[in-house]
Amino acid sequence: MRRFVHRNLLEKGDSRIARPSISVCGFRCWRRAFSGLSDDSRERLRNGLRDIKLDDAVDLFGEMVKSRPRPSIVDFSKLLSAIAKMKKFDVVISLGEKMQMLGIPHNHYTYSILINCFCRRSELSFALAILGKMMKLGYKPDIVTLNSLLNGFCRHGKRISDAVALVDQMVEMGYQPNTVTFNTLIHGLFLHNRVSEAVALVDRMVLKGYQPDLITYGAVINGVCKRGHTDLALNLLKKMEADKIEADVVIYSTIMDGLCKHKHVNDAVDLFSEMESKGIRPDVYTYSSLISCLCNYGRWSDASRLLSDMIEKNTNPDIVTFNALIDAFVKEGKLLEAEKLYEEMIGRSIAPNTITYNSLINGFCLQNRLEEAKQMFALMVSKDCLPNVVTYSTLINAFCKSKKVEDAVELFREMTQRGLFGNTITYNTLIKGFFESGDCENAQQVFKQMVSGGVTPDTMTCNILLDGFCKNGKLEKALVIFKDLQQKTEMELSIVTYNIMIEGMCKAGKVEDAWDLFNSLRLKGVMKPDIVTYNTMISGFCGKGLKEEADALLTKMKEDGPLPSSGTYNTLIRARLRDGDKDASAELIKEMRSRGFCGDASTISLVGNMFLSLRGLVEHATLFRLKAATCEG
DNA sequence: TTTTCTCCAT
Repeated sequence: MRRFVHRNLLEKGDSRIARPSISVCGFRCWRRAFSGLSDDSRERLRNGLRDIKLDDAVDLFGEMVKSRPRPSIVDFSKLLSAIAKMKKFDVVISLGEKMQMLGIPHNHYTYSILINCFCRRSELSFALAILGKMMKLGYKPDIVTLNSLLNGFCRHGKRISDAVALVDQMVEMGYQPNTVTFNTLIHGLFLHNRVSEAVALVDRMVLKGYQPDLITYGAVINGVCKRGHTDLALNLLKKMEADKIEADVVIYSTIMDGLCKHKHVNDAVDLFSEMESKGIRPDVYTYSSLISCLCNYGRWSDASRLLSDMIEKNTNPDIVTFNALIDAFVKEGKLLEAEKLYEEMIGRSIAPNTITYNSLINGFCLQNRLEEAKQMFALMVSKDCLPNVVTYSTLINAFCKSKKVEDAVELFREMTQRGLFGNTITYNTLIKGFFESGDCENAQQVFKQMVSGGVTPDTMTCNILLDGFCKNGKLEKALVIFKDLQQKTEMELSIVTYNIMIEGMCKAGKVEDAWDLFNSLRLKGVMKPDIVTYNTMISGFCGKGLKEEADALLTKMKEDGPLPSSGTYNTLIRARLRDGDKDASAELIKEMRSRGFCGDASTISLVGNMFLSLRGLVEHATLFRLKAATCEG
């Protein structure tokens, strides 16, 4: 029915299972192998396998399979259930398969557990196969089995509507949905980004007389926080209080994390105090999340205070805490501090992992210290820490940025040899690298490889292709792709894509085409030109000497477009300066200054050049004012 | 004996 999933683990188990039956083990082993279970194992099963480790559970399975008489199927189902609780679904599936092979018949519960495991692994078809099998054997699925199956439909890529339908079918068939049914579906709707339906289902649940529980709230709060609706999450927290459901540390941590990630850092800190005042103890997640957030906002002293607080209160920082700190330091360019933390974590016997090394490698890359980045990579490998696709993508990106595409390609090859597959980000990086080194041929080649390798191009890929062709003087090629994108694909184009094309057209001297595209945006009404669109178009007009059109666009911006930026004014001013139109320049500079912007480097140098070339002539005064005006601030 | 769920890092 199915491949063995966790082969190495199972083989490990197998060798230990096989050991007692080998005759060199002698009588005792033989006796142990074919007599009943050891007292220890009996005791374990009796107390419900509490706190059993995975290895011991697999050992126990081996013992149970060998013992005579065999333990009851109830004992097997307890064991499978215990392993399922560790979320080792693949192990459960392997063991279930093993039972099948050894002729140990499954029952309603073991089938149900297997269905659950397949569903949790999003392998709905296998779950359905088991359901068919169990029904053929006369076992009628109960609400628990159906809830598991519902979860399977929810986790499947495209069967959420079937999940919704399944609940109706369940009712038609006389099953009574329960809170778990609702919770599962609510979570499923969130998984598919159907936020409003998920929230509405909570209300429907209440209407039907079901009380949302901690799990319902957990799912909803997590769902809305991840999407930035933190105000809604805070309301839900109040609602929980009103419903007399006590929020736990996880609920609080979830909301705090959501607040932090969506720029409400102070609210998160407040909630932290509120939680503590309610006697709920923050755990390592709470601290790590908050520390990481504070670091990201540059609030180093707050972060370090929290770290001390954490240690003082005997919550040990774990690898995630350290990784968060290291990454934050790296992004600040504080590599020395990051390395100090690296030493400290080793001192605390926390082994750095791939993420730790990825951050450190990224640190060197950000400073363009590629040799040291590679040394760190070597160190990582020497410590048996496996590089992953992020490690390689980081390095590939760094090499591309310093125009060493060949080295980047070499890294890509090495990655593939390690059995790692490039993802969309890896390919995007490499394609961009080739374009930036002017190699359209290879850029296209890599793109082809990406598609044939089954890696889905995203909006970024398209933008890189269009921009790459435009910037390498191949506007025609870009246009062909652009048309295809609009007509043949369902790729969601953003304003960025249009900006690239407008810029490409302008740079190729086709300002009229660019202007048509600009207008079609508004006519179609689907996309609103942003500040970049306007600035690009204005720059295009200026480049062609179409000053009136450029001015008209500035006026339009002031009427109903995005607010003109420093770039808008600088572009217009430079165009006037190049024409020697000092009065118009002065006028624009005045306006720019009144809006709080000032001249950028290239505008200032233009003014300076004019000043020098006209020295001794009559217009000193105006120019001097210009220079003063652009350079101030 | 079986089911749902939620918190931190590249």
